[in-house]
Amino acid sequence: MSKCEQCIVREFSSLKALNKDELVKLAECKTSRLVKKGEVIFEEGENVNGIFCIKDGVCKLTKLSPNGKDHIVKLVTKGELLGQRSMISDEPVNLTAVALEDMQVCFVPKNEIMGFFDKNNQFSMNVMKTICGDLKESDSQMVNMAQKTVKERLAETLLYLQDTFGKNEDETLKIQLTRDELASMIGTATESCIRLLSDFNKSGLIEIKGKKIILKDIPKLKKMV
Amino acid sequence: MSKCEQCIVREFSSLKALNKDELVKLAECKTSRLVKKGEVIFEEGENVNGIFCIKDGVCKLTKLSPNGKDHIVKLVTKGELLGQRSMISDEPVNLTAVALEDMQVCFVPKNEIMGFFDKNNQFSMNVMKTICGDLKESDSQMVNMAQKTVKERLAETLLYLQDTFGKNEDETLKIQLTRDELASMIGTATESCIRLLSDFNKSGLIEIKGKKIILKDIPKLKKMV
DNA sequence: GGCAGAATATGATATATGTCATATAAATGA
DNA sequence: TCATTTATATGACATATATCATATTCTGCC
Repeated sequence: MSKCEQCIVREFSSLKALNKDELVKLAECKTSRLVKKGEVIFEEGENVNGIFCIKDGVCKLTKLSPNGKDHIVKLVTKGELLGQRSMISDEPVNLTAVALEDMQVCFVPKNEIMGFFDKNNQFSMNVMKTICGDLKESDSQMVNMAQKTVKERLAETLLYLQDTFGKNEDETLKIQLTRDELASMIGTATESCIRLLSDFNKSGLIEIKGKKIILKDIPKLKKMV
Repeated sequence: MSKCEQCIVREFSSLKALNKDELVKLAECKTSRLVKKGEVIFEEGENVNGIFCIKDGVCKLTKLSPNGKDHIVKLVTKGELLGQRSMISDEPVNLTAVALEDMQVCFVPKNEIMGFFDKNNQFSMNVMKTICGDLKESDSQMVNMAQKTVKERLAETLLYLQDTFGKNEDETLKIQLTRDELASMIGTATESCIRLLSDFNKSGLIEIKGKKIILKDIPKLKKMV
């Protein structure tokens, strides 16, 4: 069992507030797990009873809409925690987590984390701030979905993907989403998404290399948003 | 200056976790204020530096979209707190608060509240849970905006308004929103909202009495959502 | 009481987006 | 390697929704 003390990604999450003793305790009770691309980490409605710490990889958090379509609410990556809201609310998770690439995740049971809450003020403040950031972001996304056109949302999402996950040496977006996933992030039909990507390609905003996408004219993309 | 100890609405918010001493301190540093219908309590981008406790009345929290339209993110009523996210994140508020009716609100400066955070675990847990509830709700709304039709959103919103704010003796919705506000809650054009209300009226789902609305067929409205 | 401005209502039309059909390309697995 | 499935692409069309124009009704106010 690897030590949490030496885990670098810990520095990027609320866990950075934990001291040596707490980290030792953490390492003792955590379990590690490899998650294959496409595998489900947890599903909407499930009782998770703890949080996941993402050591490597990216996953999507989706919510099933009554119309039967999944909507991607958020992408979560290395260094971030999963399941905090559910744990604090003491409710089942409201989102499904699915790996977009092979992942390494650690699971820490609820009672351990709740102990830190009581004793380590900085830790609970960090968690709070993270959740507050999520709330702000979610409110903003809600307004985007309600008020922006699909075209605007697509431009915005492409910029977000490059900003957050970067690009490969050949300039293509590092994170690899299917057209279907991209559509379910911006809240539109897959065909509409593909069509708009074609338009963007024709008008020189992006370049499509098979499934890969290169952002060619970032200033124009930004102006669209 | 009225005493917080005797304030009933306190029982409905995170503040219920405060003990007598804390309530006395609270009463000493709070300021009360009457807010007229239509008046702005705070505006997006402002530094509020504290929280508001709503003693009476209802307000809307809106966010300005780049297209120039306001979107109503949430309605907040008697007993609830305003500005918690901003205070914890230590950021300007991301939403604008405007009174929908005459209101009574109390303002408590940030440093006072932050003191309670450190010393009263139950209080900070309450605040956390509230924010977690807001996040869950916001994620759900985001998916609604992205995946549901305007008609479905209208039906859902009407049911929500009756559930949350109740009805008058003549069965009309207690909370009085303009068509414009209703439209900006469901994320559509005012004309579309009015048109759909007319449709709902014609098909017997609701009854329109001037500006007032009566829900006539709740089971059918529920089935639409 | 009557007038100005706002809110509500409705029609005509444009546009964005969804849906269905089908083709092609890519990935997967026996 | 080939066959089968899955992802991407595009056309044709239907539909939801926005926009613009114009009544009509309501409301506050002098």
